[in-house]
Amino acid sequence: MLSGLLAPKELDKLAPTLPAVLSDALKKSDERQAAISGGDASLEAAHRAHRAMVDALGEARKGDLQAFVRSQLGKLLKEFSTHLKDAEGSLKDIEAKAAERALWIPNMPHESVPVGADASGNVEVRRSGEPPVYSFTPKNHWEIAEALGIIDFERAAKISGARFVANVGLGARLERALLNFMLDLHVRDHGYTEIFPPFIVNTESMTGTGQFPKFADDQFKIEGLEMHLVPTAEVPITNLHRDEILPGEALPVAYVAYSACFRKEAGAAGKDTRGLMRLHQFNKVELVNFTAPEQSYDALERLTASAEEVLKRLGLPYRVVELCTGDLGFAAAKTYDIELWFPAQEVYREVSSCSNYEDFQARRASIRFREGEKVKPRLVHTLNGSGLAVGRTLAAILENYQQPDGTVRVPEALVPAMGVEVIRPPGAPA
RNA sequence: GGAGAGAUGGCCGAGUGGUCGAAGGCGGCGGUCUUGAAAACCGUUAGGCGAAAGCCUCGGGGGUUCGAAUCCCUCUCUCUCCGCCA
Repeated sequence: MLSGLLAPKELDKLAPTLPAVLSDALKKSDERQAAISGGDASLEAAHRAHRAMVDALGEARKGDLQAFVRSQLGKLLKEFSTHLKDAEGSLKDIEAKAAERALWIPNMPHESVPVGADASGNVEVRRSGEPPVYSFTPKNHWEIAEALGIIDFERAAKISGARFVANVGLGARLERALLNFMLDLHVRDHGYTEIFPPFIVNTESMTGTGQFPKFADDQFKIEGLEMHLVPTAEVPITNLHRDEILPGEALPVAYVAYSACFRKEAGAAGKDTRGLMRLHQFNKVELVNFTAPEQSYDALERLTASAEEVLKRLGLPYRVVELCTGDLGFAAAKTYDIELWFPAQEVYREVSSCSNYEDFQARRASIRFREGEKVKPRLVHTLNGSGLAVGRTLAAILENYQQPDGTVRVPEALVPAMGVEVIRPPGAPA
């Protein structure tokens, strides 16, 4: 893994966008190449010479040479191979350091991405559904959930801490219904293959998708082990094909996976402290694609549409926003955020982030494909997007489907799984 | 958790210090033969860097040696037996 990070051509391409220190180092890739395989003084030439001598000694080993000659040759070779190993060693060190640094270089935005400094530069692409009009003041989802007794914030804080919740009764059932609804939709109607992944992954996987090393502080690590709770199913699913060469005809590969997601939310102190918007543990259904480079932008549109379809069928108002360069994530080349309408605060909030990573993750995780017999393997493009975050979707349902009497209507698509059409407070007549 | 055995090319499998990037088989691809196919026979069939020559890679890392797939250490993973367990 990671060897591809050093591909000189790619690094040269990146050089102009990098800090001076790095780009200087990269400009020397020609010199580096020359030192390795250039002329008579190169490392390869030394290997060649060494091997020839070793072979010659081996040839002579059984007899004809005088012991004296052999011992002299042996001494010379000893010295030679010591120097050779030193040279190899320093090259390895240098390359390891370069690879280490390369892990901190973000992806480059696609040329279609709007330029902007921060979230204010994002561009709304489309809207679907109308925000409902209320004859009363709509409540926040946590107020509704508490009144209905379907989410227990206090006891969750007791048993785990802040930013944890426990769903109760129809609240638990709604979580499960949503989850199944999303998975079924993507499997049946969108042709995805369902994966149920591990929720704990190793450090290589975290590095492969780009969480490490830069975002290590936001991940839960298992004490004493190089293992981490997944922040999203993207990590185990994308790494499914780490260090693999996929047959060209297998592409595009499309996986959908449920996982619990664990995030420290370090640096989010004070933000979204109430409700379901920002938790240390939440449920999410994730869509992941592996495609040929030529297909990845079409795939991004399809993937985003698949995620949107969930909201359409649930009758929730949303908009799609294209992130500008300043708001784009570390690993993404292009991202569409899908934002749900939350009537109590009268804002759109993110419920899905659909990104094309191009070959950023493929390079880190060494995920390639081969189109024909004699063709060299090429890096795939990877994409993923939430399809969707379950907790936030549940929150949006509570707010958008709330009624004056405090009850919440169940979206039609979920009625079969819920077994009721309306969620009522405990003890209320049906 | 304890005891032991392993990890070799797409797969199976030989190789226990020297010319081995690696026998043989299977599978794949190409060809001969055939009306066509099968069988048989011949050839071919890993990855990285490189324009090429070539160099590197036998799970990962380190060591011994003039020389390591082969010996030593370590890590990871797999299997068998015991223990434990949903």
